Amino acid sequence: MLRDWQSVRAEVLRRIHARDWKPGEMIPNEADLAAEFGCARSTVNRALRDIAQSGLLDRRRKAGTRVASNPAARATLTIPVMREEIEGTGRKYGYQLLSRSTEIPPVAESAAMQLPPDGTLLHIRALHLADDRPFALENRWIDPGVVPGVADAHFERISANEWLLQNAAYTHGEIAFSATVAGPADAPLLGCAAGAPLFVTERLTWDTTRAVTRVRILFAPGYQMRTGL
Amino acid sequence: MLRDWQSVRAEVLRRIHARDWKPGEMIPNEADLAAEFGCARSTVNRALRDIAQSGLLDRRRKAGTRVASNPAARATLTIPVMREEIEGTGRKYGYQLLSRSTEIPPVAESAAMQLPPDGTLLHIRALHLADDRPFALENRWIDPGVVPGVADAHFERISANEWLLQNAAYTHGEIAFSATVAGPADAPLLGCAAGAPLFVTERLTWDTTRAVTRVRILFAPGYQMRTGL
DNA sequence: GAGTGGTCTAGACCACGGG
DNA sequence: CCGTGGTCTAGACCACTCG
Repeated sequence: MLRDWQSVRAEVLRRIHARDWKPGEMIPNEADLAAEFGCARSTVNRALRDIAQSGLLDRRRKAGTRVASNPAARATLTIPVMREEIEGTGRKYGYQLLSRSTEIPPVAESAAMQLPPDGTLLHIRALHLADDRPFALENRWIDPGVVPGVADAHFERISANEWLLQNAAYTHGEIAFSATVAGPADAPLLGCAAGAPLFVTERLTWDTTRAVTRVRILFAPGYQMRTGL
Repeated sequence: MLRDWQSVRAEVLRRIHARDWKPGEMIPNEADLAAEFGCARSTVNRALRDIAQSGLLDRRRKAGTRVASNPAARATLTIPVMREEIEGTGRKYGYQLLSRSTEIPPVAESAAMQLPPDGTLLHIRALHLADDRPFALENRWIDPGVVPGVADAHFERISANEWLLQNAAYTHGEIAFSATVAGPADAPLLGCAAGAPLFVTERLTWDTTRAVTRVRILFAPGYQMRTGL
């Protein structure tokens, strides 16, 4: 008698794990499982939906539920505000504004943000520090037309990262991770040698149909982004 | 009259977005919202649970539901089998086994896998190709004691990646992303210059309490991992 | 057409944890 | 203590899609 959906999930996972139900194979439908487990169908539904979300099950109306044959691993990355990322590991957070100006961005930026190539954006460069040592170098473009009030924010004490979270809304975004080398301009800021390998994140956030901000962050050497699987 | 949980979710998101409910603020309880929306409480529950999972709401029994003040962005990464990642972008997948042997691993590996430092593991090195060009270099250690049958797998035609998915079970794992530079040994295999920046993933998977495999993958220069936000 | 998952409902009980 | 979210139930209708 399995009483709650987490028990059902555990039992289903056990059967998949034990190869009772093999990859690619169909599993019984919800009604049958509910009867077997002695619970309501909605409880089984909740459990199976949860497993399907993790990628281990493939569910389709009428076609039924089958065990995924090549389950792609799914990992949920939590990307906190940089202050919290640093303080969360017990280190002291520091912040330093490098520059703030209104400029015409490189075409790569305006294109990505779907803006005319001759418009101006707010350009912020800042350094985040952990225990007074360089941690990450932020290079950000903000569309002031989409973020009211940003013209009055000077970003000297509070990072654009946090200010935007409090003051700007966004509906969705994209993020990319890659690797690059420290250039001669960036290396001294990050306290590393030119040519050192750097982990990079690039984010682009949207408010419905308009790009809010685009940011590229270079992390000091040794940075790792980790998560469970 | 909001009839389904997705409409409820949309309306709640709209109110958060419109700052009707500000960051850190409490929102009405489920029963009240259900009454207002003209639907059952469970429908509201489903919607709010979904939003909470994305990090925008913070829910606690008795304390109620409040809008997150510093919502950490959450992104779900889908990490497919390498073959599917390459074929999914319309390129031809290629695979080449570089070496396969039984060795005593470096202590870093045995320690991470929580194994005695004098035990042996199966060591696989392989190259994944996209359109006949180097795509990623895989360096993997497998515990044959945890994966029955792995001693008979030669991995000449099928990658360890795929073989393990079909033949080995795992319950959980960890994954880390970072950056490194191409060493003199790896550079020619990846078709790049020594010193080129490489994106790296390191994965460690477990079957309950025993480490199954540890793999480090170096991606050829230019690789990006992207996802929605 | 018919079987399957997706969802809604109304009511109920319970666990947690703030006050 | 007691309000709030977490969950279960039984039944119902519906949408999708396979055959």
